[in-house]
Amino acid sequence: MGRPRQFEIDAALEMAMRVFWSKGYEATTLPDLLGAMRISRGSFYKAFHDKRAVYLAALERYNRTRVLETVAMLQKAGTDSGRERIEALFKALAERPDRSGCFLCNAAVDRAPHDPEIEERVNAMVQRLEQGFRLALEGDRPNIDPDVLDETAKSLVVNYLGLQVLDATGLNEQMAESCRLQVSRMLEAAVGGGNGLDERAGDNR
Amino acid sequence: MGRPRQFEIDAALEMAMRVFWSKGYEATTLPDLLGAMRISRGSFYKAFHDKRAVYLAALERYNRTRVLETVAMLQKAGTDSGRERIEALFKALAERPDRSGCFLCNAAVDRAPHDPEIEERVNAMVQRLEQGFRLALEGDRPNIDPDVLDETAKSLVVNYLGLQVLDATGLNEQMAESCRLQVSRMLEAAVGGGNGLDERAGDNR
DNA sequence: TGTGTTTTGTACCGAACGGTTCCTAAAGCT
DNA sequence: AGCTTTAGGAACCGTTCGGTACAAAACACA
Repeated sequence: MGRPRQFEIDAALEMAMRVFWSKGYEATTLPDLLGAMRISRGSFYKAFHDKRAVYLAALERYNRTRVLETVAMLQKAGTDSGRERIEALFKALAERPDRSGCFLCNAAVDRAPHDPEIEERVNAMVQRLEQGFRLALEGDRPNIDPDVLDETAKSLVVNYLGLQVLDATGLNEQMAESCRLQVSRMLEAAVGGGNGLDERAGDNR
Repeated sequence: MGRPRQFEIDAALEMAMRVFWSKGYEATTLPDLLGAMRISRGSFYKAFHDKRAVYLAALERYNRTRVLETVAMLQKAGTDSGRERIEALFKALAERPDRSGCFLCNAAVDRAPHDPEIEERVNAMVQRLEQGFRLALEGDRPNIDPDVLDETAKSLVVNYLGLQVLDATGLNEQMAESCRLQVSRMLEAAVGGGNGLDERAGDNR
């Protein structure tokens, strides 16, 4: 029925997300979006309602294609331990080639304070990330003290976001290694060695 | 020598800074600034060159009145230890009443990637903060291993910035306490001299 | 082939943008 | 006084903003 859509919503959304990601919400103009999405104004307003709706959809896409992927990576059972997967994540942060930062982090800083709906989704993503850390830690040590588990997972989130900010400033490289070592120490205290063995009695219960 | 200026540059800059702080650079319009600074367009362009120059001046003011104050607080000798001052800083972050976030952090995320001059000043401020942590730690333990000192100071910066991001999302409250405990552990390992704040040392609650 | 439906591209909208230039009144100086 | 500098307001610049209206185009189904 009717003329079929001549572009793919997902592909267009991916491009829109990248523009918002690199320029921020306010600095991104409609022509910026149209150029990146390779559609015209008419198609834009037909497929999405307005600029803000595209931003929300882009945020949702970031959640689906980036955050949930990360969470899945953190909790996927395999030959490696949860601690190793967490350390791998922070290592990847340290060795990132570009300086793209993190769309979630950008949204948190420049949109969340002014848009409750965005704040809500940002919070949900942050908590999903925390849950990823939590599951990875719990996988290594099922009988971990719930308070230690909670603190460690939350602290990992704080470190994760802090590194994302520094990535945007170009200081990531010199900071990430130090942060990585401290994270490693924190993990050692929380779940012990990478093999998951509990070598220190009374340490974590 | 002509008519004297009828407004105070510093006071106007303070107001401008608050507007940029809360709305971001792009979202702040000239009328926004004029209203907050309580000056007219004519005076604006006479005293400052343009919007960007005001932003830079506001950033400089943030450095002078906020960052340097914090650094001075961290390193001021007194009855308390450097560790106590660091913990007090993180405690203050946790108990912040508003959700204003951090202008430095905002600048890092939404301006630094697009303005080399801003990036440079943001980096300088971050490094000044790191230096503040470093001096506080060194004051407590002059013979501290330089590598440990460096790592700890950098990691404190990462935690500091991460908490600022979470403040913008409203998740600060539940995260800050966990982060504070982990920071306390990190400080215990780096300089010792715990004041009993780390209740879990050798005990599990 | 004709009809109905949906998408498409584009011309266009009013409003607001950052920035500039006037100009007059006001306030210091010698 | 007379000179000089600034203040502050208004009008205005060209541009760009997000958003809309509409007719041509492309399909599905009859």
